[in-house]
Amino acid sequence: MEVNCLTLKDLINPRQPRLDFAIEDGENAQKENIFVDRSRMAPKTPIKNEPIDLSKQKIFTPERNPITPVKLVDRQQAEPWTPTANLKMLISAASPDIRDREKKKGLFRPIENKDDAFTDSLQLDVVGDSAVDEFEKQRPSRKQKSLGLLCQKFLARYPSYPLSTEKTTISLDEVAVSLGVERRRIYDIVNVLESLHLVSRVAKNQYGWHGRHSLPKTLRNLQRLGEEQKYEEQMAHLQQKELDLMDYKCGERKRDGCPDSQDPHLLDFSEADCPSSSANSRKDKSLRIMSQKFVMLFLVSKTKIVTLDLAAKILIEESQDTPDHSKFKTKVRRLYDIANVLTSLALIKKVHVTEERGRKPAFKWIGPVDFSSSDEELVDVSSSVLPELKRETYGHIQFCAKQKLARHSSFNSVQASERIQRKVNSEPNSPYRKKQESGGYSLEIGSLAAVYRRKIEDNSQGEASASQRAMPQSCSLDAAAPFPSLSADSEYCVSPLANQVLSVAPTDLQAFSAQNGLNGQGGVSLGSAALDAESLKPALLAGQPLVYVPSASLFMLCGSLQEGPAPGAGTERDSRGLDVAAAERSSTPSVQKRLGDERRPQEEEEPATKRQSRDYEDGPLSLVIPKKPSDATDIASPKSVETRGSAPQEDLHRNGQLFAAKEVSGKVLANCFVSSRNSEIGKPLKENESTKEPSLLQYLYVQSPAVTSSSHPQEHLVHTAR
DNA sequence: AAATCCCGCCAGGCC
DNA sequence: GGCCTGGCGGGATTT
Repeated sequence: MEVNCLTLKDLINPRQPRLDFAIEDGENAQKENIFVDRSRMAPKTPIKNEPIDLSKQKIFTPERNPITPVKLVDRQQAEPWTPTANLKMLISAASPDIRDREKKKGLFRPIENKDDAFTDSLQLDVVGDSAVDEFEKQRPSRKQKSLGLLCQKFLARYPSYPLSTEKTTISLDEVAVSLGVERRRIYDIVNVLESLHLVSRVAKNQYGWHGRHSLPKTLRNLQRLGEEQKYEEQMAHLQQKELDLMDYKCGERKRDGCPDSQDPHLLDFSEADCPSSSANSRKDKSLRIMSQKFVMLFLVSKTKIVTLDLAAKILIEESQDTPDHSKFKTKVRRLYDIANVLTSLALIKKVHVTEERGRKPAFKWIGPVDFSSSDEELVDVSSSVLPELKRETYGHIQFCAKQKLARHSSFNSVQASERIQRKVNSEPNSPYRKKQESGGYSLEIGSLAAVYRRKIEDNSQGEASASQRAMPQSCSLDAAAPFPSLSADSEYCVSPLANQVLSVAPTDLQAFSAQNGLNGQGGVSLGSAALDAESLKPALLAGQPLVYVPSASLFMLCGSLQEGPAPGAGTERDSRGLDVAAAERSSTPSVQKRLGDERRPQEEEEPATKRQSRDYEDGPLSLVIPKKPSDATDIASPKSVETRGSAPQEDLHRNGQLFAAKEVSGKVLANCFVSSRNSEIGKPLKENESTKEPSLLQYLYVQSPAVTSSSHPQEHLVHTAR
């Protein structure tokens, strides 16, 4: 966590300048070359900072090699060191610790960590002080070299919403050099970005930067594909299996004859079902496709929470890989890579799901949810979105999925969900909060401010058009509005990130809360609200850079409603515990929608890398046991209003919310409606609706009274079955 | 100990 | 044959 703060700062400050350059250049961030040069130079020249790097390089990393993709070179270069460097080397040789420190430092710089205040300070020290100091300070730990952080840095170089006129070309080599990493790492990032169409390959070693303009469309398409492929059902099915396993394990008896391990599940699917899959080539396993599939899982999930193992299982099955454990592990590793990038994009955040079995790592979608409403939707998914995916695997996948499902006719998603009880926790829970509250924030805030500035700038430049769309009133969020604007958004979108932000700046939070409260008051009729929302949505999505709404969970829960204005927002977030009912299908998503997910804000807010740790979002989450299906049924009526159209999730949410309200309190209801509306807004429109959702459970996050009180804000998840 | 995931080997493809 | 890509998984770090 601490680390996070640092990283964020770093990213924000230092970079901006650079970023600007890059952006301006249009073609590339090449301007960075400056940096690049530096890095290159560094080895050669004993620039203050450099010395350290050198030491590092030598020993550890090739990455640094600014020079060219060739790794080896760097090391060799190391030679040009300064006496200090040599000294360090010697020292490091003697002490592993020292060695590590140096390494870290080196890595750091190359990467540009200089951005960070942290880094800067270090550098300064270095310059002025002896090498020794340097060691201590810097420690480029693994985190600092993480893909998430690297991705943030990468993203920081380019405008989220580049002007249509400007075409930015990304040179992999240059980026690698400027960021001080191997090209291989850049591939990891670019592949994921490419899967979302943020970039596209234009030539060898060259990628074109598109930014987030088409993200909503891409997501919409992915969602559609996911629905078509019945990922939701597959997830439910797998969950069911797990539950069965657990039960049986607990009972010590095996009823199905399924093996104990998860693998069995995998086996079931993978093997028989999709024979054709064999054909899948390397591409099927590509990060790009995995990324798209992973995103689809979130988009079709009602709860918007996907556990890594579940995702891995589904992906393995599709690819027909053998279910063996090693495959599973490899898949999970890849998913971590993807998740890191997606986290940097602020599309997902790490959480933990606690089940009976224990805690499982999972990710929660915090990106836009309503993109469905946008106009462009119509674009055909297949073509625009993942042609490859579609062509190569889509048909196959669908087929497989159907078969699988068919086999398990017995499978009842609802049941499964019911059975499953999970808690979603942010890792850092208590500790994390502390941090936030403490001084750490200030920094973050500063970074955020910077980010916003940037955003604003960006927006003004390129995005204006997009932002314009944003709704006037309700949508104040749009790009135009920097921080403050956020509050407006709250209604529509809630993002975990928002929480973070809030935490950072109490004042802002208050504002939010106030607004929220308003919203809650509004409690407007769903219908009207919904309408508005719809209109708004597009705008929001499109433009806004940062609309972080207070944590989704909070709003969703309606906690603010209860007690008053969002007052608690700040506190709530911290304390709030979310409970996620078993099935993933919870409603949360609705709330979460975030207007604009801009990478920038995110970046700063959270260093992609470890936001996970931060929990603000999650905070301590308590698990609420899902209610019985019967309860769920109640919901049905409310739902009728909307009908489940393409966005079953939303419906569910509503339902869930309604339900919760009933159970919990009248107030809650009102709020819930509001939130639900927001989330839903876009969806009804969609064409795609998958009617399938039937199975899904719905969970509502409800703030418990206790929570509101402040101490432990807990949100209870109520789940209902449709 | 489990969760993460960095790092870079090495193979497929293309030029 | 060399370079670009990127799958893959050992093993180091963190949690």
